[in-house]
Amino acid sequence: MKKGRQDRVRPKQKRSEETRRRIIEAGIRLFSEKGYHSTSSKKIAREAGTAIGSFYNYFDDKKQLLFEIQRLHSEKVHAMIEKSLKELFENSPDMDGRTIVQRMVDQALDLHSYSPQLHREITSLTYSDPDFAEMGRKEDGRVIEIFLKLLNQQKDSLRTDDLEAAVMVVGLAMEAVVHTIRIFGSPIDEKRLIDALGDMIHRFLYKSP
Amino acid sequence: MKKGRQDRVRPKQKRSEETRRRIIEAGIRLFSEKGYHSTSSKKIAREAGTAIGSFYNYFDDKKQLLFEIQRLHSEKVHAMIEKSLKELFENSPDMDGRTIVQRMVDQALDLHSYSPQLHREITSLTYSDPDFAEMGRKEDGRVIEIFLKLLNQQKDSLRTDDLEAAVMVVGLAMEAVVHTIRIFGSPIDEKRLIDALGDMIHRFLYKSP
Amino acid sequence: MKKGRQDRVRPKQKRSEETRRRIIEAGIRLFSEKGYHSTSSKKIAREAGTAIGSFYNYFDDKKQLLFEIQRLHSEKVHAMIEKSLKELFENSPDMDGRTIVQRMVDQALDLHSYSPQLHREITSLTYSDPDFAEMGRKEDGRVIEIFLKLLNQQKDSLRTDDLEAAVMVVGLAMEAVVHTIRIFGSPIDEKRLIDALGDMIHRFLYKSP
Amino acid sequence: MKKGRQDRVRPKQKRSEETRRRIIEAGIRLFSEKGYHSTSSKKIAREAGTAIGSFYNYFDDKKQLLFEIQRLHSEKVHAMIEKSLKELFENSPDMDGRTIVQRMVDQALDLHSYSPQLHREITSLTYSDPDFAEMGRKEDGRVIEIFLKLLNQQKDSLRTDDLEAAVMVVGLAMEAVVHTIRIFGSPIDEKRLIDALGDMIHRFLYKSP
DNA sequence: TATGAATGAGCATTCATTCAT
DNA sequence: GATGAATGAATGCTCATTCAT
Repeated sequence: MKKGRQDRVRPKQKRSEETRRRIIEAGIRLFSEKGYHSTSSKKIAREAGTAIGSFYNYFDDKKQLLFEIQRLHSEKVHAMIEKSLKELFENSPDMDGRTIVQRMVDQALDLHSYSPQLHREITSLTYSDPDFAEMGRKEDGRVIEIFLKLLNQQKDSLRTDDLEAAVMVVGLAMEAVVHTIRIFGSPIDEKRLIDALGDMIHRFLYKSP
Repeated sequence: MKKGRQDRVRPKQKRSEETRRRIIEAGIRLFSEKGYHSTSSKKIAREAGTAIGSFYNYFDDKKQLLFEIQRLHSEKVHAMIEKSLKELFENSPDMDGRTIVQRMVDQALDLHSYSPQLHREITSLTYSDPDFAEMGRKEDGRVIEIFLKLLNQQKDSLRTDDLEAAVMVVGLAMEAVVHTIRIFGSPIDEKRLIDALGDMIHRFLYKSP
Repeated sequence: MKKGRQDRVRPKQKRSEETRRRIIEAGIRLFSEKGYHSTSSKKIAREAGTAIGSFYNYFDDKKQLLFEIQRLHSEKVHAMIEKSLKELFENSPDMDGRTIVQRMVDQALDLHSYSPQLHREITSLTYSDPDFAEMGRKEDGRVIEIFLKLLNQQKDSLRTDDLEAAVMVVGLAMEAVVHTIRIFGSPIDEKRLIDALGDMIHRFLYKSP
Repeated sequence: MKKGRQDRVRPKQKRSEETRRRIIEAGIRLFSEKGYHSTSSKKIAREAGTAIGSFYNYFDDKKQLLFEIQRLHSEKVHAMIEKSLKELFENSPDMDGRTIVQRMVDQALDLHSYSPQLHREITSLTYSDPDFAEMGRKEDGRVIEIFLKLLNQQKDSLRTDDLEAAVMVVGLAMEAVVHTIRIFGSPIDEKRLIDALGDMIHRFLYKSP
């Protein structure tokens, strides 16, 4: 990815901020609908109602725009996860493990019901572009950290010794199943997949009663 | 995807078969190294040592070539999986569950050590292109069928009621972890991830002793 | 147009003649349906059920094929015109002028009801390709000659002094109206156009009663 | 024909209008000289002194350019016809029919002396391309309308009952003869053809003295 | 004679990016 | 800051034609 160009506009005027925002929104729309590779910067500018020149005033290129979109999106998601999980663990000291796991799975499904198309596109790039791959790994790392911190509060009811590895594996499994449901469509009834996933995670992490 | 074009050459001469093979091999090389979107049909032809016209004698377009590559690859993989799993289950009636699971995980890792770059690229397209998504789902379906058939022979030692859903979830989990290890690189020691994965699957599927 | 290649096959064997015929028929079909420019020699060969190599065994190129098609077609048409007109003039010494003209117009319409699509395509080339233009002029010349010869037998009832020019103008007018009817489709009832054309020609050529 | 693309530039800057004009002029030159099918968009751009990208900034494709050229041309022609015919009919109440007809024929010949090559090319496309055929029919319809309106003013001296059909037939005849003279070259002295055409039309439309 | 694989120039079109206004 | 015309390398693809088998 291009680096080092620092002369992109950091808007300090209202009109400017507005233009930047419109470009980002246009990008989200088009990347979701048409996909990254089928969307040109010109089309984004037109969809945003600006001149193509303005696009390059604010972003180095198409990729950097998607990076920015992903950054914003990921921050939102991150905040949501943190908040939800905190509530989950704090407010429910007496909740049984299976229910906690179910809540987690439900939350993951919720998160992916917001713009699954964009998520799909970014996931694709995660596989094909090293820059996005790196970003994805960082993102995963942050989420795992949250999980770890929270699960540590429940240490007594968990039976895994290598909690870090366990959390990673659980996270990956959840993501894979959620993708199948939200992006590709499950070939069998969703409910069955969700139950199986919940059971698997629960039996793995929690001591049997 | 374009369909129905019947004017592609089905080789009737020796030289022809050779050219087709060379194009496929060039495709594998370039798709792996540079990625699908950065590889043009012209570059493939050059790498194959043929004229661009020859490329279009054999394939409708770039996409169809990757489809063919994936088909060939997937058939090979499929045969390997079937053979390995059969051996695993048949020859080891007294093997304990944890070991069986470990073998399965090892096999999945083995399968992905062959041209992980190509696999990465195809996975990317699975997320961005409906045609590849469909192909991926079919592929998954076939693998799951094999698993199901074999696991059914061990029904007594398994504790899951909805075996189909269980197998799907386990398959997705395995794929996700293997991708992380083989494609993105695990941020922690691979061994730990592999163990955690094995434990999770084992505890999920098998009755506790 | 390429000239001078004399090594094209002049079939002397049955199989050969058959192949040549099949190519010509395939050419007629495709030129009519898809048009000259959208038809490639490869497609013609395939439609004919032969190898592309055979196409070039019999014809220098696509254009020469259409030339041959046009030559055959034009000979057939020519014979038909000659026969019809002869019958018309010989068998009807007492037929009134208006009726004779009407018969001529009807014949012209008849001739164009056979493969108007091919005729359309060739007319197009007559306008865009000098070789076809020349061919068209020669063709016109031959038809006019026939007309002239026959009309000369009726000299007494005609009032035109410059019969040659008159015949040319009448021929062009007929062709133009017939094209409109057969190729483009008349915007008003055909019958009205046909009547007007007949009236015009009759009043022009024949003495008023 | 492709429709609905709205992303072509509608010039808002001076330089833009100039470029568009240069492309149109280059198109006229090349289509006339080399013909539509032998002219590529690249050659047009080069002839216009612009980059190929600019061609596509202003026109969807080659065809749309020729459409635009034809539109401009046809508008000019149309205005000329209307003006000339009006003058002809208004200023000459006492002019005899044969002279009026002669003037009309002369005007038709005049109109075709401007860029007969381009006219030839467009006529060719009228026969091979449905979009151009439609355009041609519309154009013909407009001209016939003018004729009809004006001839109606002379109704008393005309003897045709179905004036609409008569005008169409006359128009087609004129066009055919003019094409022969201007595009293909008359095999006999032009003067003879012109006289014959004039006579034919006159005798058809006007009452005999 | 028949075959059909190979060829590569050429075409239409797109796109990221620049820069003068 | 905003604009949008200009640029031309690059891409996907076609096609007439050749020639070894």
